[in-house]
Amino acid sequence: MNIGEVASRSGLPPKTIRYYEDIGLVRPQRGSNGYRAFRETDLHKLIFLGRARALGFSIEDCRVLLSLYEDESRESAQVKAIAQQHLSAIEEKITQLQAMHATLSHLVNSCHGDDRPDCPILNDLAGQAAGG
Amino acid sequence: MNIGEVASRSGLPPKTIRYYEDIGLVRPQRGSNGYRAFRETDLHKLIFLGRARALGFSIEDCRVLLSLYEDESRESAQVKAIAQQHLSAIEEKITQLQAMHATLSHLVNSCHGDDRPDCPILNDLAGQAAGG
DNA sequence: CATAAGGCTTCCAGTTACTGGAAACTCAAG
DNA sequence: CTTGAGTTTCCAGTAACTGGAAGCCTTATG
Repeated sequence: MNIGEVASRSGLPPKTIRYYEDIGLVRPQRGSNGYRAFRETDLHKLIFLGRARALGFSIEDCRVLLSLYEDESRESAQVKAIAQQHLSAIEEKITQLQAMHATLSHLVNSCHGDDRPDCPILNDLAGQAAGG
Repeated sequence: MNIGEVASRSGLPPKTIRYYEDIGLVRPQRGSNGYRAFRETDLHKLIFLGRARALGFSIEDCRVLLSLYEDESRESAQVKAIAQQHLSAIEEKITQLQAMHATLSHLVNSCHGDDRPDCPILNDLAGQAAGG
């Protein structure tokens, strides 16, 4: 398979696939013309990577997960530990975003949004915490 | 004020303040020794920036918000529009993260996490969607 | 006055995970 | 043979800093 085909079959852009080769996540062979020659196992890895990335795992997490995926003697506890850590990180981010959302939606609601300069949003950012 | 003082008063690291000067968000004067000389207004701007960044606004948003903050003839509608856009972006991110969380927590719960290689997390990433 | 510690300066590089674009080569179709 | 599409490499840029090095300035101490 050329890169175009693995791209459409994996859903990853060719650029991303080349990048993944650069950083050693996949190692396609090469044809005599210099083109990358992907095998089915390369495609599987790329699909794996696409899914892991879609779940928000970092590239380095993906690297470890991929090595566990290929390691027949892995312990599922290792996989679970990585996933749990990532889950905690997601939870933390959600909490942060919800806090931002709460503050900001409050401010947005308290702003007239008209042609006058008076603005509780700016007041708050300026540190005046215009009580509301 | 030297950079150390504005740093502790604004809560921003000196590195970040220098960076903000680099990209033109603040323009402190200079003393004869070459040190940055911050005025109160510079401090206010930095506090403003710190709060806006804490609410997740991008640097470019901050740049616009800061110019509105300094523009006596602004219309609060402009500020509100930026804030609302950002609020939507936050909501979108939360939704994405919640989707990740749902999928991942399901997978984590279905994984034994013991010394055996069998792992529903890896199965799912590999695209086998081990029904469960 | 010498020195040492700490703060300040600039500049360069690295981070994350790609993405865009240029110049050049290969392949398939007509 | 030409044209267009696909592929190659390489370089640069993105966002928002952060770390570190080399060197100047200031302040405290002996």
